[in-house]
Amino acid sequence: MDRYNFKVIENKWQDYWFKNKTFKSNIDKNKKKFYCLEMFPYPSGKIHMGHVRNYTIGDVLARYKVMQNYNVLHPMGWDSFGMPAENAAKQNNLDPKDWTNQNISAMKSQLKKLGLSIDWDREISTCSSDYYKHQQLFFLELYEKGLVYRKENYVNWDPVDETVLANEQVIDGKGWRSGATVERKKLNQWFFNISKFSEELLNGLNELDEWPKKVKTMQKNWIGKSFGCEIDFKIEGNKSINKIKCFTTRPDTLFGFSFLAVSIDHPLSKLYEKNDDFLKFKEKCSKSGTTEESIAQAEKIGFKTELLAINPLDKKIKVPVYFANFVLMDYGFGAVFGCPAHDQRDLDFAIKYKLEVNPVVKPLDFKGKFKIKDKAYTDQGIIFNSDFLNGLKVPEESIVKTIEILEKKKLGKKKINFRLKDWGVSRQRYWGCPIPIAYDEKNNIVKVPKENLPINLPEKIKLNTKGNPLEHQSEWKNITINGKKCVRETDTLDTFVDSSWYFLRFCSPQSKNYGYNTDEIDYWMPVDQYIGGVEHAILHLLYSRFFMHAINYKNKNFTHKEPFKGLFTQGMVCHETYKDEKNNWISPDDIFTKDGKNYFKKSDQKEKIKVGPSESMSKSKKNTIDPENIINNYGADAVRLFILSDSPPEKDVQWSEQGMVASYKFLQKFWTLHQNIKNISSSDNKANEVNSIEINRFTNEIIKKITQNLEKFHYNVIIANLYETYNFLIKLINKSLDKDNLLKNYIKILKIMTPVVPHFANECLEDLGNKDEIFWPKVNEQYLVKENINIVLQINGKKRAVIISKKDVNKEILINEIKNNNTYSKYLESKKIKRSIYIKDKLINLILE
RNA sequence: GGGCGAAUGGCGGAACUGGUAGACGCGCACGACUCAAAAUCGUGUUUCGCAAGAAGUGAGAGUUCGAUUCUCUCUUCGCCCA
Repeated sequence: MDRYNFKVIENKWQDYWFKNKTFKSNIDKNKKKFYCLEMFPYPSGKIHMGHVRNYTIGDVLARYKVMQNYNVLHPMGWDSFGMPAENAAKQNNLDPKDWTNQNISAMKSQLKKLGLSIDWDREISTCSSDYYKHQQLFFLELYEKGLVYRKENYVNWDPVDETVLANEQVIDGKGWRSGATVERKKLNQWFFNISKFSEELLNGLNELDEWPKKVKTMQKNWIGKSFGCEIDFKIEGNKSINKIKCFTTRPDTLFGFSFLAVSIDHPLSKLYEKNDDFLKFKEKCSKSGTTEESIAQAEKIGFKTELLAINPLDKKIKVPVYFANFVLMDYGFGAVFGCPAHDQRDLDFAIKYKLEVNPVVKPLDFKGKFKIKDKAYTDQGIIFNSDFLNGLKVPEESIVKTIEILEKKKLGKKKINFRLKDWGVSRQRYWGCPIPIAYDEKNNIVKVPKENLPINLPEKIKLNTKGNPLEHQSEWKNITINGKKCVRETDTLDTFVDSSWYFLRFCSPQSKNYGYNTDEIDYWMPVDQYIGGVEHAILHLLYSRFFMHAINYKNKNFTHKEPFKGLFTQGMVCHETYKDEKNNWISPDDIFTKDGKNYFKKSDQKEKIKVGPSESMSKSKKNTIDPENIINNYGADAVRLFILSDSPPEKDVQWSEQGMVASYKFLQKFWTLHQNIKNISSSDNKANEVNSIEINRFTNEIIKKITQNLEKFHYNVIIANLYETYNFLIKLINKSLDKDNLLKNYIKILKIMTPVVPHFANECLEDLGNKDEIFWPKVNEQYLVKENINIVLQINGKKRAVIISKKDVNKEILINEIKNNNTYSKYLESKKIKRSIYIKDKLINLILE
């Protein structure tokens, strides 16, 4: 008997699908649509196991939906702008475009080898001007709608990569790629007005009931709506300033006010522009990053001014005004009032500068004198030491009541504040989408006329320049618009912009004049199921949601707001880590073991290897496994089977060579089984009725189970179900059988295998003469009925025996049966039955006296 | 510090709305085939116990006839925010 030759068979089916355009999708209004989308990859050159997992999960779903007669859109493309191409090009003296396109074709062939059900006719690449020209048009439209603006702003500056970093690209005060300490720098930047939609983006989350709760919570925190109050503080000490506006979420602690702190970027700082001490202080502050995290971790320092702030509730109280490094200009008004007793940050500051600490909230049941030492009191309690606020309960009434009082006295105003900041999209980089803006000789903003789009990136240019290479492209840079001499904007767009609308482009990738075609997006959008890594839970998903809102804004023809109806976030692929005696990371390919305990280096057999914990695969730790090798050795179906089998898809999975081998063997065994089933000689129906009933029941049970598990994304359980199926069939094969009935069921089983192992199952189906379109089998409930069932016998809640009984048996009859049967009656210990609980066809619990 | 989530054999993990805990896979043990090994096939595998039996889902309590599942407290770990 032939072994299963995956190389030949997988090739055969991949060619077949490709040539026949099996997965090509067109609008068909008679069918229900299903838009299945996985996050598109960055073309780094090779796919990694994370891609394998992501795209296998998506492919199983897409194939399942096709079989359920949905009209499925399952596209793929490339997130192909970004820094790695530029860096690689610099290092190897290549053109980023060539580097990127080579990577794309390499990765595409790898993806094809996985046997994915992708409509390749819809392939897009964000670095192609066919794509980004539409993005430039979107930019201009958003600019016209007032959703894009330019402002001078402090940015995280990476001095090594010479680029601006987003907050999340700053980790522990260092650039995420270069590792250089991040500096603060003031630059003119383009911003998307995402904060305009704060409220809508927050409320929109409530409707996304097919999103993981976790992701919604993360976005909610990121948007960070807070309820509070703005208060004007009168200022003494300098005639040119008479008040400072603060935002606070705790107006109820106003009587504990002992200093006022403003950001170093606050307009007030203009008064100190010539003060050397202040400038030194400012310099010191600029050495830490601008992220909230780095500010929270940095030592709290302040610069004391000669100004005094007056407590609006008690004009006798006058406190010093400080510049402080922990106050951010873009949160609230860049000024806060300090109440050290009830805010740890304020307390740290007060202790350092020996300021007063006046508690105004104490625990409800506290008696005696309430004192604060080195820990601020932030729990609930009751207001005291606060004149007319005394006795208010914190927080349920104190905040609202205080705001009411402040509003009545015209001292403050209720205010909602959001943490979400506008999205800075300018990047000082070559390899990105050019911004369709220029500046005239007076530095006024000039839009590039729409008919002049696209603005193509200049090709084959010198990249090893200081700063942005585009600045050195004078021919490209200097243009004339409406007869006026202008200079192009040389910044390019953040690559998150590219990925904020690609799901629209997939609906109409050929649309020439505009980024999408309304009829087509109206049919396909929203994405029914979006699948990707949880690391994009906040930014990419929030930006995509924003982009939809932004297109929708003042646009009657665009009715969509939320891009992703369903979201699934898969876990990472992990592998053990290895280090040699010198603590260098060692690749799993370079180690071997004889006893499974002691590991040695292959290249130097005496070198002992330390086995470290399993961590997500990364090049830096050298614990990656190359999917291409694995596919070549075991075949795509076996890889798909394994990557789904060991853990639930939302959790991390541990890569295991042994598990991989087991999946491979499973297909080999199943192939043998398939041959055996094919070769069974027909036999008489009647003699095998019992076996037939069993087969019918099992088949329908397993269809039911697998269907349910598919719907719930319990893909690991589906694999277990397939093993169960094999175990069932292999035991059955030696019994006397009705072949026709067996085949009828076996074909259904092969059909439900196709989403997971498409090449294998299609081959087996074809081998049995099944060439028609394959539909998902329906469960025939009548076969699920069992005549004899197991009823658990519990005595006092403890399991004692399993009774085999007829279905639908009556409680009294069952109890009688127990009493009259020695095997069961012994548990009764001739005691009286006080109470009995009967769950029909499942369990009987007898409580004895 | 706050929020969310998790904890089940040697390991990865199953268990529908509370109803036979440990499906399925790995590993391990024994057996068959073999001169032998690999491969393959078969049997077993929560712990203690020869057995009958008992204990058992991070720890402790509670609700219930019955809790891996629900409630409370605690421990540890993970993620996000600070």
